[in-house]
Amino acid sequence: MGRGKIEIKRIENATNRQVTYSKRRTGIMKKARELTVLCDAEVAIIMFSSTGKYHEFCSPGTDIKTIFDRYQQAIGTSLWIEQYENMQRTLSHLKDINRNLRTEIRQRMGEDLDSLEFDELRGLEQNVDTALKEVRHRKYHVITTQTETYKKKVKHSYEAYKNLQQELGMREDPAFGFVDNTGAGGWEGSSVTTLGGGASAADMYAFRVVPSQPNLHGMAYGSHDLRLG
Amino acid sequence: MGRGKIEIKRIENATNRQVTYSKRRTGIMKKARELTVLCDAEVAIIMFSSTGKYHEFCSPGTDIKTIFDRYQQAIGTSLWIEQYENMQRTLSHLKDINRNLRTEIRQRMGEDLDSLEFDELRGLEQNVDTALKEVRHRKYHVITTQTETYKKKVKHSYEAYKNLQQELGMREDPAFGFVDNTGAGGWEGSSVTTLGGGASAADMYAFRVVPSQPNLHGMAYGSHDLRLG
DNA sequence: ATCTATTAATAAAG
DNA sequence: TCTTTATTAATAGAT
Repeated sequence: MGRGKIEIKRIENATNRQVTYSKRRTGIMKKARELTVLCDAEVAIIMFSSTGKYHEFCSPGTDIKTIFDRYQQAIGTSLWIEQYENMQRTLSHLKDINRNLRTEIRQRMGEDLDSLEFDELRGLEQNVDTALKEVRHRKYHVITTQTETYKKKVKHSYEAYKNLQQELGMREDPAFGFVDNTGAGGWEGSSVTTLGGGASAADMYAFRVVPSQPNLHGMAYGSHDLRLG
Repeated sequence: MGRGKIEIKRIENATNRQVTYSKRRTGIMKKARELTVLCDAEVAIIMFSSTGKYHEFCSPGTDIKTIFDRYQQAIGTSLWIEQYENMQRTLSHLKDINRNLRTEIRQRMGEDLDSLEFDELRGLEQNVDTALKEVRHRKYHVITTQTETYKKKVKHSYEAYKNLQQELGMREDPAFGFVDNTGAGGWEGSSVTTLGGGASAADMYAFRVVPSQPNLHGMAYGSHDLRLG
């Protein structure tokens, strides 16, 4: 229906393609409008040109979303609604789980114990007791390791100092040398190894205070805000 | 384009309307297919006839849901996509929180302590220590209360027995009466009040073993399976 | 955009 | 529903 027959295949010339798209799009929209009027039908059309522009048609008296909902009901496989409801379920399930996890944490903190029966309390007590031993053991391990490391550093530092001093002594007149602390052993046997107090020894080091993992639920040992994020 | 020009208005004759719908629908689909090929466009069409039957067209290489998603993104007011993505975000956030809660619980159980710095360990230790005291205190309170209740029940039971016995004695010949244990006080002073052992006293009662709240994350004090539900 | 020769769609009938 | 065919509608290519 033009000055010549055309083959139905992709129009290579971009301008021609664009022009044809425009003309034929108008044609289809007109046909769709006529169909809705003549035959009392509902029609929804969505089109994207190769350049990404979008055009739509929809029968008057309704909208695309409505037609799509109807379409999904008709086709049965309401992928969307199903997916949506699935997510809703998962979400509410996760919230329940979270609430229970928070409850467990509070109970492990010695709060909200009223709802527990005696047997549960006994189990919790044993559990927390065991945990406390574990934590203490780990704390001891950490402080020991760190103390060892510190002692080594001190020793190396001292040896480095001695070496430098000796080197200096060989180059300068001994009469103007530094005072030599060697032999007193004052550093190596210092009180760094004292462990009983824990805290007092720890304060000697510069420990990190921020948790090593992102604290997404706004909770750290010591301050406990248990609201949902 | 027929044996005569027609007015674009609803076709009243139902048969004619149906025939026209069928013909024109085919026409539009053909046009859509041609447009797709000629102009490298994406087209989605959904139609409902007045009788409720549905027909669809979709460019090859894609599907209606995809085109619709794209349409919603293009139109901006993608109520659905937005809602969907919101849910997705909430879901992933909840999962993160969940993971952290589980980590905290494990650490409160004395596991997974490797990632904690000394200061964190110290805080955790103090926290768990305090919690342990709270739990013990509560446990003591519960066992005491329950023991009191039990003692009262026993006492009431005994008094009821005595009353019945007295009534019986007034009605029958004393010579055929029951043996009277009154005065021995054997019940009231029994070992029920023994509390030191805890467990041994508790075993006398029928405690509930199931938690009072639904345990959605499959976890109870004593057995700890931390997989995601 | 507009024009128009030409093809395509289709209304009515069979 | 399918075909036919007279007639109108759509549109390719040019301007």
